[in-house]
Amino acid sequence: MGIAERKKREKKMLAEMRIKQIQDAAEDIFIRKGFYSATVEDIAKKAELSPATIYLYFRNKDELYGSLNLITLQYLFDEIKHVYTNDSLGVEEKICGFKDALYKTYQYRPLVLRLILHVQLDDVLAALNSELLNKLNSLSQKIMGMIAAVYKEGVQQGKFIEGHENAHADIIWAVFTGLVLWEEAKRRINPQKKFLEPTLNRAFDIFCRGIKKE
Amino acid sequence: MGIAERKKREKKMLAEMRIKQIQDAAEDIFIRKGFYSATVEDIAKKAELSPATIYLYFRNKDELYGSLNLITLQYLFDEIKHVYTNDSLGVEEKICGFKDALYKTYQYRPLVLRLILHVQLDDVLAALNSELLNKLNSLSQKIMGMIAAVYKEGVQQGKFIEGHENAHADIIWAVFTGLVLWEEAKRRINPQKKFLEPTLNRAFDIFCRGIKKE
Amino acid sequence: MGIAERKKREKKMLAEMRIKQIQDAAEDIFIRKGFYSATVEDIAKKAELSPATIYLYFRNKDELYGSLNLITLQYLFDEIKHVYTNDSLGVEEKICGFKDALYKTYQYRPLVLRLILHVQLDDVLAALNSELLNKLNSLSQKIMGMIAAVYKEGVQQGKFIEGHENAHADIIWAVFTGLVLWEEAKRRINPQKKFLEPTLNRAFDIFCRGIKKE
Amino acid sequence: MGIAERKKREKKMLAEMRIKQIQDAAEDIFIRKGFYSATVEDIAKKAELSPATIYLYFRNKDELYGSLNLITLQYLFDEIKHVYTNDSLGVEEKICGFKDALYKTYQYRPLVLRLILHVQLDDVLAALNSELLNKLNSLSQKIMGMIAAVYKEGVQQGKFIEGHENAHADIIWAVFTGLVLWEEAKRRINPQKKFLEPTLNRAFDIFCRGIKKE
DNA sequence: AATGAATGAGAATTCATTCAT
DNA sequence: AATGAATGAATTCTCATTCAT
Repeated sequence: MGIAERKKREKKMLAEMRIKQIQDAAEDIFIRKGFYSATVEDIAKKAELSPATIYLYFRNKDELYGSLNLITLQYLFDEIKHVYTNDSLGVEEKICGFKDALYKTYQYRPLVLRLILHVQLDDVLAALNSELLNKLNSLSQKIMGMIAAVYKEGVQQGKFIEGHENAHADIIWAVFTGLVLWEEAKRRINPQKKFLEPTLNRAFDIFCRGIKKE
Repeated sequence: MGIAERKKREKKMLAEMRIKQIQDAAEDIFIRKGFYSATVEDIAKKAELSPATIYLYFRNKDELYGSLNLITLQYLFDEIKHVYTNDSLGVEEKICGFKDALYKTYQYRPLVLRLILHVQLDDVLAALNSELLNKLNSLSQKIMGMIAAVYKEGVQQGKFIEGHENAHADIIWAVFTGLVLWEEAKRRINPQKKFLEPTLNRAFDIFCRGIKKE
Repeated sequence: MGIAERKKREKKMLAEMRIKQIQDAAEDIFIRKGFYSATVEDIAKKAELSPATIYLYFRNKDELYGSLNLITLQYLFDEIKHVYTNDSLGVEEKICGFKDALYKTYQYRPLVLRLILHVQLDDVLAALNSELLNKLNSLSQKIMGMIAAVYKEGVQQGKFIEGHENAHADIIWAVFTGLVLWEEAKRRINPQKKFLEPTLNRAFDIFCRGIKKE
Repeated sequence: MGIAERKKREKKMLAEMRIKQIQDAAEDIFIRKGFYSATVEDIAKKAELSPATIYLYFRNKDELYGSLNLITLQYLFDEIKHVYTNDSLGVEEKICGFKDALYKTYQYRPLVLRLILHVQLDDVLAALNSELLNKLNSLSQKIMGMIAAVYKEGVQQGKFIEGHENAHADIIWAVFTGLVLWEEAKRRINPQKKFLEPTLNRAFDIFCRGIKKE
């Protein structure tokens, strides 16, 4: 409870704020321009800092980019886990809950979710700090694992049609990312329309109907 | 049918060959390296030409990239249309046929289909020659239109559950692209496994079950 | 003797000229500013080219720098060898001839010789293309080997005092480089005076007197 | 002898300690990395201070570098003077003593002696605080002056061969620096071998034989 | 006195694109 | 038609240096 300690805490918070400030700017720029077209200077300008300052907080552009993915994946992980561990939900409700978790994540950081898709497309993160890369992979696997586990449970309860649980986790993930991608692409052409939510609900309705046994 | 005419025809054919030669090289390089990391020199080397030559046939890098998408979309359009106009198929079979058309396109140019996804993600093509852009958009809309039309027909026949036909066309497209994307991403980490086809079939099975009325 | 062949030869010569043009500029700039302070832009400006052009002929700054050393060492090697293989010279005359070879090299590329000293001081070349590095080391060893061989011969003929021949080669090299270094340093302060030649002659006189047996 | 005065004295001592602390760190870093590759942050880290602190004691990086040379030159000056003023030594013994003084300096600050050579090669110190530069030049001249004076004395005593005394001082200096340079360079390639001392002794033996009259 | 944080000023390098031949 | 050569315009990243606290 000393003054020094308080000051130390304040300083730490300040640094965290700066990191967040940079990440927020980066998120915006990366999404609007894509990884390669976004320049560090763009990001710096948006963050109202000098480019050099960014390098105080992130080793390089790749790592800044990677850190954004981590944030979102972590958020998604938390949401998915929240559904997964809720014992009051049946398997069907959990599938539905996963959809909501995905959508909520998308709403919370609508732009960043696309980053994950970017990662899937590009080799951007190949050169990443391996610690960060490991975290990303590990989170990703855990998320898919939870989805798969619920599907398996549904099969065991005789509620879902048989089939390899991992494949179904893949399908859930694919439906979601595919739709986000597609709706965003359409929105770029016709910005007014926002059909993601109803279409997503419809897609999961169909999916749930489709996997129901009998 | 004069000599001049023959020469003209020959010249045209030669030019077309050269264009194809460049596009083939570009396809390979773009896919392996991504749009930004691929250099015109890379492509030229692969095509066994000089970079300058590429500029004789394509206004710039963007346009070369755009032209590749056109090829694939055109191929897909033809395949989809073939299913669409086959009067011997029922609506369910047509949905299934669309899936096959998508998959066939993907197999024919496995790499290039990803380009379409790229287009959805990046603003790369914003600066495109608008004629090309129009063609791309037009093809895309026609493809989606045919898929939607079949869904609508299914609803009218009382076979599919009600709902906006466009949304269902979107879902079909999203399921397909989402899975391709995801399976490719997984393959990059674990190259041996190829789960796309069975997972895709499973996904469309579920989709068909899910949209079936009753 | 075809036209194509002639053109090819001419093209090759042109490229060689360009390389020389860049090296000449680089030599001047590197010497005046040192490796780190010299910028590629400086060199380009001096060569009346754009910086990018330099990278057409040299992989990077290090390699350009390394190539300069190679040139000089090669020149020195040729001169030393010329003396070494001249059977009409006695060992004392050869020692004297080595001095002249060193001095001639210094006069031929007065600036570049200092580069060798630079290499001795800095770790600049650590990252060099290993092929180039090997060539540099190999040449250097051959030069020292010839000097040592002559000393050994002198000892065997009973003309020079006993001692390890390599040490004496080192001393010869050290006297020469030490004096070049020192005289150049003095010249920078007092540009008019050029005492290198007489001082060098005196130093080798003393050296020759000093190693003479009896 | 008031309290204020004592405090002032203490403060001064503290500052001197800090300066030494910085110089020690700088010496190590400069030598290991060279002037340009060494960063102020490197030095600060080694000194367990912040970069900003260094600027409290040294105007800039150049000046810190210059101050290191001054230390060594001063040390060398003292050693040389010690030999020079020792009336019990004959001229030959003094020459030998100079060599020892040089070697001792080199051993005392093995790394720093190379700094002097750096100065000779680079224009680094051109921008130096002229007071510091004057001190460096002045010391350097005094050192050379003492060496030259001994040679002159030897000539007057009929012990050394005739010749301009300054040239001989130059030669002595050159032999020494040349050998240090060369042996260090060799050591970088083959770290085990330490041939400096015997080779240096041999070189001065030869030199002394060579200047002996008759 | 000490420093954490910030930055301006470069530096090397890359690459799409042009153009004379 | 084809290209070798050249370059302008970026872009990432570094680092000496400053300054408020």
